[in-house]
This record gives sequence, C-alpha cells and structure tokens, in this order.
Amino acid sequence: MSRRDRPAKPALSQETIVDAAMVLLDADGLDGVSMRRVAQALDTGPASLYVYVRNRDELIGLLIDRIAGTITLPVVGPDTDWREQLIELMLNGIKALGRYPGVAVAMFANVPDSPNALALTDALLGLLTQGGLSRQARAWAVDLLALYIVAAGTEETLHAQRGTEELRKTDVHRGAREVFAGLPAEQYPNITDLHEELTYGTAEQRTRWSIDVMINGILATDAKPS
Amino acid sequence: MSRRDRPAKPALSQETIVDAAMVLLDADGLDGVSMRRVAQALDTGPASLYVYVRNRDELIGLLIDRIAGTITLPVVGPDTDWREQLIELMLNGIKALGRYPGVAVAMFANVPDSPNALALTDALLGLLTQGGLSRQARAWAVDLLALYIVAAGTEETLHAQRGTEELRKTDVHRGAREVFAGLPAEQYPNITDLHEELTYGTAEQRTRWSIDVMINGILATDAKPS
DNA sequence: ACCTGAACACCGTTCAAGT
DNA sequence: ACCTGAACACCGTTCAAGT
Repeated sequence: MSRRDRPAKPALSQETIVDAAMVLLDADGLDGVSMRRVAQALDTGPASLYVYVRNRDELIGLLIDRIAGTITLPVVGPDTDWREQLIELMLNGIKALGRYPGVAVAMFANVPDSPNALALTDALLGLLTQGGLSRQARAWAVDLLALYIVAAGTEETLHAQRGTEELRKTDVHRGAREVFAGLPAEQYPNITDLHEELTYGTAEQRTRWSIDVMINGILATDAKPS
Repeated sequence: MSRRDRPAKPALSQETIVDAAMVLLDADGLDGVSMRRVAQALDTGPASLYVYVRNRDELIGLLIDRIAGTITLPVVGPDTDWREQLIELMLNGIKALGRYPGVAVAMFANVPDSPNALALTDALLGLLTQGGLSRQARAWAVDLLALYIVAAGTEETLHAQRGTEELRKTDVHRGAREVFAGLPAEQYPNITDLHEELTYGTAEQRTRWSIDVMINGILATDAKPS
C-alpha cells in the first residue's frame, strides 16, 4: 500500500501515461480508459495527466498509433504477390483493431496523421502501385480500403463487446438467422427469401470476399467516372 | 414558466420521448441526447423515461429507425436502371446518416433489426437481384454495401463535427494536402508522391467512385472464392 | 401503473494553490 | 516546471416512496 510496495514508481511522462492507458484498454476496452482511471493507475490525480496530454482525445490518438504500430507491414520483394500481400495486410489491420473494443470507431474522427498510421497508408499505396493502377486510382483506392479496414474492425469489436455482455451462448449468426427467418415475407420478401445465404460463411470468409470484391472493382474501374 | 405557458404538455409516451430526443439530436448531435436533457425537455426527471425505454441504447435505436425511415426507397419499375437506382439509394442513405452527428457510429453495434432498416436492406437486395447476381453474391454484397453506407455516413458526420468545432476556415482537404505534402519523402515515398491525387475531387465524386468500384467488383466476383 | 426525489457511482476538464 | 485538491458541470441508472 505504501510507496515501497510498488515496483518502481515510474516518473510521469507521456510514455508512462500511454503505457498505463494501454493496460486499461487491454482489460476493459476504450470505455475503461478514463482520465481518472489512468491517473489512479499511476497513483496521481487526473489533473496531473494534462501536463503531458492535451485531453482524452489526444490520449486516444496515441493509443491508436501504438496499435497501428503492431500491424506487420509486408516486405516487398521482386516477385511477391502484391494482391495476396494486400489482402494479408488488410486482414492484419482488421484483426489488430478488432482486439481493442472501441478503438476503431475513434479512427473515423481524424485524418490518420500518426506515424504508424501513415506507414500503413504508404504500404497500401506501394502494393497498389505494384498492381499497375493509375495514380488517381491508387489514391482513391487507398481511401476506400482504409475506410473498410476501420469499418470492419469497428464491426468486429462492437460485436465482441455485445457478445461478452449478454448473448454469448447463442452466437450472433444463429440469432441473426432466426430473426431473418421469422420476418413477414410480404413486407421483406428479399430478406426472407435469402435468409439462409445472409448468414452463410465465417466472418473471415465474408471479409475475404469483400476484400476480393474491392480489389477486383478497383482493377475494373477507371479513376475518373462520369 | 408555469404549465399553461407551454403548448400542450404532451403526455409521456415512447413517441413523445423520441420526438423530444429528435429535437435535441437535430440541435446538438447524439452527444446532446442525454437521458437527463430529454427528461428536462419533457419537464420531468430522468427516471420517468425508464418506463417507456429500457435504456439510452434503446432510445438511440429508436432514433436510428426514425432516420432510416426518412430514406426514400426506389420505386422499382419494369425498365428502371437498377445500377443507377442502387447508387442513388446508397447516396441517400449516406446523406441521411450524415445529417445527424454520432448516429451512424451507433449503427455498427447491432444487427439492424428495426423496421425501416430492414426495409432498406430489402430494397438493396431487390436491386441486386435485378442485377442478375447469384443468391450468395446478393447476400454477401448487401453486407458490404450496408457496411459502406454506415462507414461513409460516420466519416461524414465526424468530419462535420470536427469542422464546426475548430478548423472550419481551412477546409479539410487543404489541410490534409499540406500534411501530405510536408511529409518526409524517405519515410513515406508513396504518400508524398501522390499527395495531389490523394486529396483530389469532391466528397461526392469520391463516394460515387467507391460505390462504382464495389458494384463492378461484385459483378466480377464469384460468391465462393478459394 | 405511472411518476419522481434522491442517491450511487461515475465522467472530462479547469484552476488556484502549493512545491 | 511540475503536481494536486477541490470544484464545476455534467453523465446513466436504480430504488424507495409516493400518487
């Protein structure tokens, strides 16, 4: 309880603050990362944090950069398959974001200007260049792919959050299928007709298909449509 | 200030609660819709709301359904252009979500099981059927398209929120371009190379291109990839 | 059944005062 | 310069008590 019972009483700094926040994020998701809880973990009052961090939003930005840094970027060689690497990179990004409930949502807010987020964007662009796309197609494509990574990551974390909360026994798919199947056919003819197909496949299969669709679409679409 | 100065002192009900919440949403975005503020607008205490609404999440769900109801669904005729209608429907959806800061994000959380959200899904499926897609392709495609609508809507509202806050003078594009242009070329070669293209085009142009890409991709992709 | 005052357990952020 | 106690202005939700 007293000072000397603690490991090493780290001096306050932006890094130690982000470290502490990361521990809380791991345990309780972004909702668990409050200024007060971070301060408590560091054995101070919340006001002390504001010396090293402008506000909670900036702290979240720093967490995002940490997470973005864990995504392994592809090593581009002379005869690597750009398409397979692109898919792999996107799946890695989605998985990384999926690990931390609430973080991906926060990425919608700002242009990703943190070092690790920029590195990811640059890597995506590099792979698209290998794909032989026009300059404008590459530029617009990276926007779409980045949006998808964030969106798919968000979906994953929020489903996970729900899952732990209440209905982990009946998995989401089964639940959704029954909802779809039980709908009035006159009102929603297309949904009821396809209720089996709508819930078919694992999350990874479905994500892979979506990524495939986008790559095929990018290759097939001129960068300046009518 | 007293009772008789007010219009008609509406009796409390789920509908009046959602009405009041909608007014707050319009004025201040989802952050402005707190149980306490809604109660205040209805001249009661927050506890009273819990008779008609399980919790804030359910209230938000009701708001989402209201907004989904404002999206005009396409009237399918014998010789209408399914592709153009699909694009139009998606743009309408994105615009509807874009009007209310914070709402689109909330849609990631749950499978959209509200009447109006289901109607939108059914309409999308109908158009995809007209496009001659296989059953499985339609089912997976509607997932991807719905995810994009929510993601693009989220992006729009959050940018709008930021915009009103601080930097409305220098628009986002100009800001982003300068950020990209000023980056170290050794570290981010692809971004700096394409910094002009990365910020080229209006939001609608870019969105249209993305939708085009997805439709082309869906048409080109078998529903059961390796 | 419906409504409510009061409380519980939290938030982010600021600011004057201390060292 | 860094740190902090205390306060300000909020939250969602519950619950006993009233009508």
